[in-house]
Amino acid sequence: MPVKSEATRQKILESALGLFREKGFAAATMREIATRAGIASGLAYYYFPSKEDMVAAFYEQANADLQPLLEQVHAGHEQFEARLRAMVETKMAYFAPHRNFLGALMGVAADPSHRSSPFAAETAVIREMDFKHFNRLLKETGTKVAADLETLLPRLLWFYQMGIILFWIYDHSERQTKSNTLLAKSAHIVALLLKASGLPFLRPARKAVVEIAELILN
Amino acid sequence: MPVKSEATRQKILESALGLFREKGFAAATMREIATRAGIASGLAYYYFPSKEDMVAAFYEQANADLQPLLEQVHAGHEQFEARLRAMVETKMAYFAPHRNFLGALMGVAADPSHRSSPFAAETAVIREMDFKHFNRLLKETGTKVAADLETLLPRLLWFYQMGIILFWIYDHSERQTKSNTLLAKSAHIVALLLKASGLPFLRPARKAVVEIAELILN
DNA sequence: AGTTTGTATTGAACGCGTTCAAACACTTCT
DNA sequence: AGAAGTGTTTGAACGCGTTCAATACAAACT
Repeated sequence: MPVKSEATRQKILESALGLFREKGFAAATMREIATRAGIASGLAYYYFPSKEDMVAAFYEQANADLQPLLEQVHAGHEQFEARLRAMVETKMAYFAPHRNFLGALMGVAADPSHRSSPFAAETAVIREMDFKHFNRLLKETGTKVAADLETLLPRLLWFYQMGIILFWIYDHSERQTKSNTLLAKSAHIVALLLKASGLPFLRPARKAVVEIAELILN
Repeated sequence: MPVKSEATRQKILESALGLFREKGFAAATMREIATRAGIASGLAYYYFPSKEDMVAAFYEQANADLQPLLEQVHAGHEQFEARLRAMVETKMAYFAPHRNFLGALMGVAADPSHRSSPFAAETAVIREMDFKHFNRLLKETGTKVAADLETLLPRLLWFYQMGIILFWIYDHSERQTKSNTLLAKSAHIVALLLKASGLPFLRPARKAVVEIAELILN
C-alpha cells in the first residue's frame, strides 16, 4: 500500500521545506531534515534522489498552489497590462515567504543543464503550464499581434516574468519597492510595445526582433 | 621572502585550472589538485580561502590576459558596430578552451551575493575595467548619444555582453554558430538603436528606457 | 503455522570541501 | 651557536551529501 509511503514522503518534504525557509538551502542539512521528520538519515534518499530534487518537489507544489490563484487573476482583470502585472505580483506574493531560500537557490538557476533550473528539461511541465497562462492573457484580453510574433510571445513574456522575479529575489530595497516600480514601468512598456508592434513602419524592427527571439528560443 | 610563496601559489593555481578545464569544477577535487601540485591537501587553503576563490583568481588572470587583446581590438576597428562585435568575439575566443568549465560554474553566476559571480562586489575591479573599455568604444568611435543615456550606456553594453556570453556558454549548436549569428544580429540592432535614440520623436521612449535602466543599475 | 517476497527503514561508511593544531624551515636577534 | 620569532607545510579530523548492505515489517502464498 502506497498510503504509508506517501505519508512519509510528505513528512520529509515538509521538514525539508520548513528548514530551507528557516535557514536557507545550504544550511539545512540532510541529517537535520531527517531528525525533524523523525526518520533515519538515509531514508530521504529512498523518496528523493537528492537534496536538490526536494526543490523540484517544491516547484511542483508551488505550481499546483498557484493555479487557482492565477485563475482568479484571469477572472479579475480585463486589460492586458493590469492582468500581466497581477500575474507577476501574484507569484511574488506567493513566493515571498521563501524569498531568501530562492536566493540561495538561484545560484543554480541560470544553468539549464541543472535539474532544478527553471530552464531545465526536468521543469518543462511547469514551464508549459506557465506558457499557457500567458497565452490566455493574450487571448482573453484581446491582444492582437502580428502572426510572426504571436507564436513567440508567450515564451517571451515568460522570459520577461523570469527577469522581473530574478530581480525581485535579489532586490535589497525596503519592502522590495524597486521591484514593484520595475514591474509597473516595464509592464507598461511591454503593453505599449505590443500595441506599436503592428504599425506598418515598424515592420522591419519587428522582423529583426522576431529573428533574434527565434534564434534564442529554438 | 614572498618569492618561494608566490611560486607555490602559481603551482596550485595551474594545477587547479588545469583540472577544472579537464574535468570541470565539481569533478576536480581539492585532494587531486594538491597531488598534482605536489603539496599536502590542506596547503591550498593557505593561499586560497576556498575552492571557489580559485575561480576568482582565474577571472583576474583572464582579465589581465585580455587587456592587450582588447587594446588590439580598439586599434583595429574604427566603427562602433564592428568594434563591439570584435570585443565580444575576442572574449569568447579567449574563454573557448574553458567553455565547459564556465558552464559548470555559471550555476553560481546569477547570484550577486556569491563571491565568484560577475555581479559580486568581489569582482568589481574587473567589472570596472570592462566598463572602461565600453566607454572607450563609445568615445573613440564617435558614438554620440543623449546625456541621460551616456552615463548608463557602458554598463548597459556590459550587460548586453554578459547576456551574449551566457548564451554562448550554453550554446549547444555546432561550433556555436548560433551565438555568432546572435552576436552579429544583436550588435547591429544595438548600433541602430543608438543611432535612433537621438531622434526627437523617440524622446519619450528613450526616457522610459533610461528610467528603467537607472532603476536596475543603481 | 511457517515461509517467501517485496517494500520501507536503518545507520555505518565513503569521498568531498574545509579546518586546525602541530611540525618544519628560514630569518633575526643575543 | 642558540633562542625566538615568523612564515610555510603537513595530515588527521570534522561535518557535509550520498550510498548501500543489512534489517525490520507487512502482505501473500503453502
